[in-house]
Amino acid sequence: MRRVPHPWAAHRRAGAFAVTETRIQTRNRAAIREAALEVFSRQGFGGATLDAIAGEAGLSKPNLLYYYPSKEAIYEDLLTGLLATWLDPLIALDPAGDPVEELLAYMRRKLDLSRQMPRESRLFAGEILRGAPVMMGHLTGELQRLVSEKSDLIETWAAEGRIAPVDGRQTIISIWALTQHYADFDVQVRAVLGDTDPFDSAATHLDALFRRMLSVR
Amino acid sequence: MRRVPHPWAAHRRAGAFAVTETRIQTRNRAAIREAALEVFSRQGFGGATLDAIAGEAGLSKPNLLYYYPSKEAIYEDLLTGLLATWLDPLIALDPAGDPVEELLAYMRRKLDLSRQMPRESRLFAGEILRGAPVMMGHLTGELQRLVSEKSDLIETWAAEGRIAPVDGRQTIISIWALTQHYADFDVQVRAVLGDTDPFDSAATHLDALFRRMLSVR
DNA sequence: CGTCAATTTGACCGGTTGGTCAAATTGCAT
DNA sequence: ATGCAATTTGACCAACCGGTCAAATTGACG
Repeated sequence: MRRVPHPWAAHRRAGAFAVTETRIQTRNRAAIREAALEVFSRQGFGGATLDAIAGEAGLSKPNLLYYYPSKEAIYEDLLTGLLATWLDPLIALDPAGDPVEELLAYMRRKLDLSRQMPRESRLFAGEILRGAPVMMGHLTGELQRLVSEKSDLIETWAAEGRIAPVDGRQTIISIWALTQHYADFDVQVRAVLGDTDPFDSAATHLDALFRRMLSVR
Repeated sequence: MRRVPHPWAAHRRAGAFAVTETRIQTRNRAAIREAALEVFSRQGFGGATLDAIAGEAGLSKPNLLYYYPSKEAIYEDLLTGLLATWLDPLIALDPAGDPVEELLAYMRRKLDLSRQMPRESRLFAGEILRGAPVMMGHLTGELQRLVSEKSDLIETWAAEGRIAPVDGRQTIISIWALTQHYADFDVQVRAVLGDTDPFDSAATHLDALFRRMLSVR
């Protein structure tokens, strides 16, 4: 019998009562997620070590494993916990809004994510690069449905002549590619652009690009 | 004293004579590069193991290390050996050609690379994702110079009114982002697109996108 | 204060990793 | 066929990996 209940086994002792998190648990779990994001996003899953994450979080390795059962569990918790944040901008694409402005706003929201959450972007990128061993289910599930719905909307706009004729799915993919690139390939972009802030000039450039691509003439 | 000269120490015994490669060396080195490409591109540098590469190449691990001094050496040899292939399409951007058609042709060459060499694309992507520990010198050297030259050309075209006014560097970055995405995020693209061949519909879509972006009206 | 649960730690474990080495085997030129 | 260099291998190693465990320490609450 286990005499030391680990926090990650919380559901085991839940019973009829709500499982409340200790202040310490809240603090340390947050520190671990922050540290894991830092390490996983730069080293990839394979290159990351529990020692590195524990060190970054200011904990000992056994202490880390008191809060998460395994390296995989931390990685999965990070990814699934961030998924909603990553999908929100697309969900916000509004059928009632002006088509061109809606798509431009979506692009800007995605570019803001790249600017403000580059590590999260690289974490996702690394996962997809390796063939999405953890996220595959989400890709063929929620993501596929969401993209299907929104690309239908885009193509409706196109059919109504309110934007140029485009492939809805390809349009969404283009927005992903063009915005994520500035986070995922950060060092390359900066090497090529020199001193200028990549995101400022990217915002101007992408604004013009999508306006030209989408506007009816 | 070393009594068994390893092939990778070739320069040590070169002296005044040209160093010729054995048939066996040529075959095994090629097999190792092929295997390493397979493993590194999927597992990343950190996740890859010498055993996995050796197994994929059909060699024993010590035999592998007879041809390369270390894991890092294989990785670096792969990257630097592939760099020229990756830069060639941009080098081929011709000042004498028609501006829009030249840029479209560059985009198509890059998309073809993504289609035909997705593992190489993912290898580069993984390296850049981790902050380019190996390639940083090339990024701030050859790449920066090449991009500088070609973006000047693009902006000359723009100033002459032969294409729409664009930021040369940002235009090149957009071409990279939009084409590499189909190789690097392959599984996501396929999850979203379903059965249709991503590259066929991408070619059509990107052709229209860049035509609209670049053409003067 | 006491006490019990929550938290933290050092010591440890079996497996894997990158890499070495001496010896065995093979290929090749004479 | 023989002799030497090129190639291959099994056995091995120290370091590191993810993870465990019992014991020690700390925090919360009456």
